[in-house]
Amino acid sequence: MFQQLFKSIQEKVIVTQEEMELCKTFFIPKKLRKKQTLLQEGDICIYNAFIEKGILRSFYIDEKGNEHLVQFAIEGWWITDLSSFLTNSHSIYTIEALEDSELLLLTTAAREALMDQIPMFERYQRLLLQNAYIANQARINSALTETAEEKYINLGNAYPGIVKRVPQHMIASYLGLTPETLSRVRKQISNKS
Amino acid sequence: MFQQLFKSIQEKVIVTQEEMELCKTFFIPKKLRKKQTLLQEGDICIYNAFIEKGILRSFYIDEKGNEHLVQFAIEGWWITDLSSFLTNSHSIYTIEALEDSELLLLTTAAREALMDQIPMFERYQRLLLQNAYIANQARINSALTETAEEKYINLGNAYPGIVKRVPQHMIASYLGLTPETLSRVRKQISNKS
DNA sequence: AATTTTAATTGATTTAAATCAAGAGAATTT
DNA sequence: AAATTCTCTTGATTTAAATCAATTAAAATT
Repeated sequence: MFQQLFKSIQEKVIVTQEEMELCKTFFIPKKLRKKQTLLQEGDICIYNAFIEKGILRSFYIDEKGNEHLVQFAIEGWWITDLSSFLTNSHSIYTIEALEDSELLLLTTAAREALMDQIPMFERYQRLLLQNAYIANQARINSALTETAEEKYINLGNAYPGIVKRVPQHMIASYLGLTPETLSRVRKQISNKS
Repeated sequence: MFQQLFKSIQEKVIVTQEEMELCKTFFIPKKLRKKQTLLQEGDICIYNAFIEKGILRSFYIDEKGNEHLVQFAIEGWWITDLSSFLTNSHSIYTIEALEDSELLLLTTAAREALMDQIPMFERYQRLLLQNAYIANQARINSALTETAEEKYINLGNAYPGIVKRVPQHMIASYLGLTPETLSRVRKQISNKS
């Protein structure tokens, strides 16, 4: 149950065996079946979720009723609505499993206790955030400057696992494209080669 | 010289007077005149810069020769190329002062030493990153889903100080718009009211 | 297996923003 | 103060992607 989490932590910081065992006690294991949700729009996000197995997405519906896919997350990644989680505010996002998934949940209190008791866990969290910051910066650049075709190709190169695993209209939504546009882009690419 | 920095830290964490004094010794004060650069494209970013006074921008030039404004930063904010800073890789960004500015610089080594010696400084850095992550998430949503007009109005509401202080074509670049489009958007808005 | 629902494709048309081009207005520099 | 450079505006045209609409294909449910 904790394989992926331990791997993720040990890739970033050095922790003792005892700390690892202590760490375990803070997490709540949780299974989600496909289409079940971890967070519903309007609720307060009380969990920071680590994914041991499966794949989830977070999305929101805008005033015009359009759905926007904010994030995908697979094994070894974390997912939450950080804004709602940190400030106890009502979330505009829904977080949903796209496949049957196994999660490890951290409440705000458990996360803070863990960071107080194991300073290396705070470092681990900071390092995760640094990587997420860099990835988001890349996504901003992509969204602002790339064509539809470039966005799709670059996403496929960066995260082939996700592109293969997820319905095409969700990829389109993640890239800020309509499903029709993505379908045409794919055709154009396949015609080239 | 350290007013803004101390204010920023004390807003986020609790530190003793001694820690604050210790903290000072890790920073290198630096003044930049307008148009001078902290980082040149191709160089390795060795500083994490806190802005005591002034305003800076980071930008890059793409293959087609177009300039893209990545970030503005004003008093009380940090600026760096985190990717280059953390991995010692050559930066694609240039960081430049838009006004005469006063900075406090942290090298990678100083930053790490500071985080080791003052755990609350690591917490401070994590909290900054959390806020940056949330802000970037909002910018991604904006870039992917908003019209030119919405982008401009929302930026003006979120950061009126920046929009007033900076040439219009830089705002356009930050929003991923051409200067012509932003000029027309502004005209349209002023015609409405 | 048949039916319903969901997903993807394709075509015609519209639209928001980019591009190209020229000129007016500001701000620096000499 | 004149000249140069930089910034913003306005107009005409093009273009990438969205929208609208219909059909086919695939997946899920009964």
